[in-house]
Amino acid sequence: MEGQEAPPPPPPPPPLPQLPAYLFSPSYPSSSLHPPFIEPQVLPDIDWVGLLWGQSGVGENRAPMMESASAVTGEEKGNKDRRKSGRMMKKQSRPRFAFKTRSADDILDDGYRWRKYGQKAVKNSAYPRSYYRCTYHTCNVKKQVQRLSKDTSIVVTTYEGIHNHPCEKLMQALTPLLKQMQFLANF
DNA sequence: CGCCTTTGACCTGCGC
DNA sequence: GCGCAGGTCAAAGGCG
Repeated sequence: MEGQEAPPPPPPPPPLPQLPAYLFSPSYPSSSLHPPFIEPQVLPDIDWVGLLWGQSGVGENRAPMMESASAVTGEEKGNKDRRKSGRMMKKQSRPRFAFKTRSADDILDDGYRWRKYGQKAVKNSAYPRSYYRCTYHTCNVKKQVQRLSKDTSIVVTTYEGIHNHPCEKLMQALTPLLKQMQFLANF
Protein backbone atom coordinates (compact mmCIF):
# COMPACT_ATOMS: atom_id res chain seq x y z
CA MET A 1 0.00 0.00 0.00
CA GLU A 2 1.92 3.00 -1.12
CA GLY A 3 -0.87 5.47 -1.54
CA GLN A 4 0.40 8.51 0.22
CA GLU A 5 -1.49 10.88 -2.04
CA ALA A 6 -4.94 12.03 -1.30
CA PRO A 7 -6.62 8.98 0.06
CA PRO A 8 -9.98 8.31 -1.42
CA PRO A 9 -12.93 8.52 0.87
CA PRO A 10 -13.21 5.45 2.98
CA PRO A 11 -15.49 2.87 1.55
CA PRO A 12 -18.73 2.49 3.35
CA PRO A 13 -18.87 -0.39 5.74
CA PRO A 14 -20.34 -3.52 4.36
CA PRO A 15 -24.06 -3.63 4.85
CA LEU A 16 -24.12 -6.55 7.17
CA PRO A 17 -27.26 -6.31 9.17
CA GLN A 18 -27.43 -7.54 12.69
CA LEU A 19 -24.84 -10.19 12.68
CA PRO A 20 -22.52 -10.13 15.63
CA ALA A 21 -19.20 -8.57 15.04
CA TYR A 22 -17.22 -11.62 15.86
CA LEU A 23 -18.50 -13.33 12.80
CA PHE A 24 -16.75 -10.76 10.73
CA SER A 25 -13.69 -10.31 12.77
CA PRO A 26 -10.52 -9.97 10.74
CA SER A 27 -9.49 -13.31 11.98
CA TYR A 28 -12.52 -15.05 10.78
CA PRO A 29 -12.43 -15.41 7.04
CA SER A 30 -8.74 -14.94 6.82
CA SER A 31 -5.57 -16.84 6.44
CA SER A 32 -5.41 -19.87 8.61
CA LEU A 33 -9.09 -19.99 8.90
CA HIS A 34 -11.45 -20.78 6.14
CA PRO A 35 -10.89 -18.84 2.97
CA PRO A 36 -13.70 -20.35 1.00
CA PHE A 37 -16.20 -18.30 2.82
CA ILE A 38 -19.77 -18.33 1.75
CA GLU A 39 -21.87 -15.35 2.52
CA PRO A 40 -23.38 -15.49 5.96
CA GLN A 41 -27.08 -15.73 6.24
CA VAL A 42 -29.24 -14.46 8.99
CA LEU A 43 -31.47 -17.22 10.05
CA PRO A 44 -33.82 -16.07 12.75
CA ASP A 45 -34.91 -19.61 12.98
CA ILE A 46 -33.40 -22.39 11.09
CA ASP A 47 -35.43 -24.93 9.33
CA TRP A 48 -32.90 -27.66 9.25
CA VAL A 49 -35.10 -29.99 7.33
CA GLY A 50 -35.55 -27.33 4.72
CA LEU A 51 -31.87 -26.71 4.61
CA LEU A 52 -31.02 -30.31 4.34
CA TRP A 53 -33.51 -30.85 1.62
CA GLY A 54 -32.54 -27.84 -0.31
CA GLN A 55 -35.68 -25.90 0.38
CA SER A 56 -35.63 -22.39 1.64
CA GLY A 57 -35.14 -22.92 5.32
CA VAL A 58 -34.36 -19.30 5.88
CA GLY A 59 -36.51 -16.97 7.77
CA GLU A 60 -40.09 -17.75 7.37
CA ASN A 61 -40.05 -21.34 8.34
CA ARG A 62 -39.97 -21.59 12.03
CA ALA A 63 -37.90 -24.41 13.22
CA PRO A 64 -40.04 -26.93 14.99
CA MET A 65 -37.63 -26.98 17.81
CA MET A 66 -37.75 -25.93 21.38
CA GLU A 67 -37.13 -22.35 20.51
CA SER A 68 -40.50 -21.33 21.73
CA ALA A 69 -42.00 -23.45 24.32
CA SER A 70 -40.38 -23.40 27.70
CA ALA A 71 -38.51 -20.33 26.74
CA VAL A 72 -39.06 -17.25 28.75
CA THR A 73 -41.68 -18.80 30.88
CA GLY A 74 -38.99 -20.57 32.73
CA GLU A 75 -41.50 -22.52 34.63
CA GLU A 76 -39.76 -25.62 35.77
CA LYS A 77 -42.58 -27.85 34.81
CA GLY A 78 -40.96 -31.19 34.70
CA ASN A 79 -38.76 -30.47 37.59
CA LYS A 80 -37.91 -34.07 38.16
CA ASP A 81 -34.44 -33.67 36.80
CA ARG A 82 -32.86 -36.75 38.05
CA ARG A 83 -29.35 -35.82 37.19
CA LYS A 84 -29.06 -32.10 37.22
CA SER A 85 -31.31 -29.20 37.73
CA GLY A 86 -31.82 -26.89 34.84
CA ARG A 87 -31.28 -29.20 32.00
CA MET A 88 -33.61 -27.37 29.74
CA MET A 89 -32.37 -23.96 30.62
CA LYS A 90 -34.62 -21.01 30.20
CA LYS A 91 -34.30 -20.04 26.64
CA GLN A 92 -34.63 -16.36 26.58
CA SER A 93 -34.93 -15.54 22.93
CA ARG A 94 -31.25 -15.50 22.22
CA PRO A 95 -30.11 -14.37 18.83
CA ARG A 96 -29.26 -17.13 16.46
CA PHE A 97 -27.25 -16.79 13.34
CA ALA A 98 -26.43 -19.37 10.78
CA PHE A 99 -24.20 -19.34 7.78
CA LYS A 100 -22.86 -21.76 5.31
CA THR A 101 -19.23 -22.35 4.70
CA ARG A 102 -17.60 -24.39 2.04
CA SER A 103 -15.00 -26.28 3.92
CA ALA A 104 -13.56 -29.71 4.27
CA ASP A 105 -13.44 -29.26 8.00
CA ASP A 106 -16.56 -29.43 10.06
CA ILE A 107 -15.30 -27.18 12.76
CA LEU A 108 -14.58 -23.60 11.82
CA ASP A 109 -11.87 -21.75 13.63
CA ASP A 110 -13.58 -18.50 14.45
CA GLY A 111 -11.07 -17.50 17.05
CA TYR A 112 -12.99 -18.66 20.04
CA ARG A 113 -12.50 -21.80 22.02
CA TRP A 114 -15.26 -24.32 21.85
CA ARG A 115 -15.95 -27.51 23.69
CA LYS A 116 -17.98 -30.16 22.06
CA TYR A 117 -20.74 -31.37 24.33
CA GLY A 118 -22.78 -33.54 22.07
CA GLN A 119 -23.32 -35.05 18.72
CA LYS A 120 -26.54 -36.26 17.34
CA ALA A 121 -27.67 -37.95 14.22
CA VAL A 122 -30.43 -35.95 12.63
CA LYS A 123 -33.18 -37.14 10.45
CA ASN A 124 -32.86 -36.80 6.69
CA SER A 125 -29.17 -36.18 6.96
CA ALA A 126 -26.31 -38.52 6.45
CA TYR A 127 -24.13 -36.44 8.73
CA PRO A 128 -24.48 -35.92 12.46
CA ARG A 129 -24.99 -32.55 14.04
CA SER A 130 -22.37 -31.45 16.51
CA TYR A 131 -23.02 -29.22 19.48
CA TYR A 132 -20.38 -26.88 20.84
CA ARG A 133 -20.26 -24.48 23.74
CA CYS A 134 -17.88 -21.60 24.31
CA THR A 135 -15.39 -22.54 26.98
CA TYR A 136 -15.13 -19.07 28.41
CA HIS A 137 -16.42 -18.99 31.98
CA THR A 138 -19.23 -16.56 31.75
CA CYS A 139 -19.96 -17.02 28.10
CA ASN A 140 -22.98 -19.05 27.25
CA VAL A 141 -22.71 -19.05 23.50
CA LYS A 142 -23.43 -22.26 21.70
CA LYS A 143 -23.09 -23.34 18.18
CA GLN A 144 -24.26 -26.21 16.07
CA VAL A 145 -22.35 -27.58 13.15
CA GLN A 146 -23.80 -29.72 10.47
CA ARG A 147 -22.71 -30.74 7.05
CA LEU A 148 -25.29 -30.71 4.34
CA SER A 149 -26.07 -34.11 3.00
CA LYS A 150 -27.17 -32.51 -0.21
CA ASP A 151 -23.88 -30.77 -0.77
CA THR A 152 -21.28 -32.38 1.41
CA SER A 153 -18.81 -29.60 0.84
CA ILE A 154 -20.99 -27.14 2.71
CA VAL A 155 -21.06 -26.85 6.45
CA VAL A 156 -23.88 -25.00 8.16
CA THR A 157 -22.84 -23.38 11.41
CA THR A 158 -25.42 -21.92 13.74
CA TYR A 159 -24.43 -19.59 16.53
CA GLU A 160 -26.71 -19.00 19.47
CA GLY A 161 -25.98 -16.06 21.66
CA ILE A 162 -23.36 -13.34 21.71
CA HIS A 163 -19.92 -13.65 23.20
CA ASN A 164 -19.43 -11.41 26.20
CA HIS A 165 -15.67 -11.51 26.06
CA PRO A 166 -13.00 -10.61 23.56
CA CYS A 167 -11.75 -13.08 21.09
CA GLU A 168 -8.20 -14.13 21.82
CA LYS A 169 -7.20 -14.66 18.27
CA LEU A 170 -8.91 -11.50 17.26
CA MET A 171 -6.98 -9.53 19.82
CA GLN A 172 -3.78 -11.16 18.69
CA ALA A 173 -4.55 -10.24 15.14
CA LEU A 174 -5.52 -6.70 15.99
CA THR A 175 -2.74 -5.83 18.36
CA PRO A 176 -0.07 -5.16 15.73
CA LEU A 177 -2.55 -3.23 13.69
CA LEU A 178 -3.52 -1.09 16.62
CA LYS A 179 0.09 -0.42 17.43
CA GLN A 180 0.71 0.58 13.87
CA MET A 181 -2.27 2.88 13.91
CA GLN A 182 -1.06 4.49 17.10
CA PHE A 183 2.34 4.93 15.57
CA LEU A 184 0.90 6.55 12.48
CA ALA A 185 -1.37 8.72 14.55
CA ASN A 186 1.63 10.38 16.12
CA PHE A 187 2.45 12.11 12.85
C1' DC B 1 -2.56 -32.92 34.74
C1' DG B 2 -5.86 -30.36 32.43
C1' DC B 3 -8.65 -29.99 28.57
C1' DC B 4 -11.19 -31.98 24.96
C1' DT B 5 -13.83 -35.58 22.42
C1' DT B 6 -16.73 -39.49 22.36
C1' DT B 7 -20.86 -41.73 23.40
C1' DG B 8 -24.86 -43.54 25.53
C1' DA B 9 -28.58 -42.21 28.35
C1' DC B 10 -31.88 -39.02 29.66
C1' DC B 11 -35.14 -35.19 29.14
C1' DT B 12 -38.39 -32.19 26.70
C1' DG B 13 -41.47 -30.63 23.12
C1' DC B 14 -44.43 -31.65 19.44
C1' DG B 15 -47.28 -34.16 16.20
C1' DC B 16 -50.46 -37.79 15.54
C1' DG C 1 -51.17 -40.86 25.65
C1' DC C 2 -47.47 -42.47 22.77
C1' DG C 3 -43.67 -42.22 19.91
C1' DC C 4 -40.29 -39.57 17.55
C1' DA C 5 -36.79 -36.19 17.05
C1' DG C 6 -33.83 -32.92 18.93
C1' DG C 7 -30.93 -31.12 22.69
C1' DT C 8 -28.09 -31.82 26.84
C1' DC C 9 -25.58 -34.18 30.48
C1' DA C 10 -21.87 -36.59 32.32
C1' DA C 11 -18.69 -40.49 32.68
C1' DA C 12 -14.81 -42.43 30.44
C1' DG C 13 -10.99 -42.27 27.66
C1' DG C 14 -7.43 -39.86 24.81
C1' DC C 15 -4.04 -36.48 23.88
C1' DG C 16 -0.59 -32.80 24.36
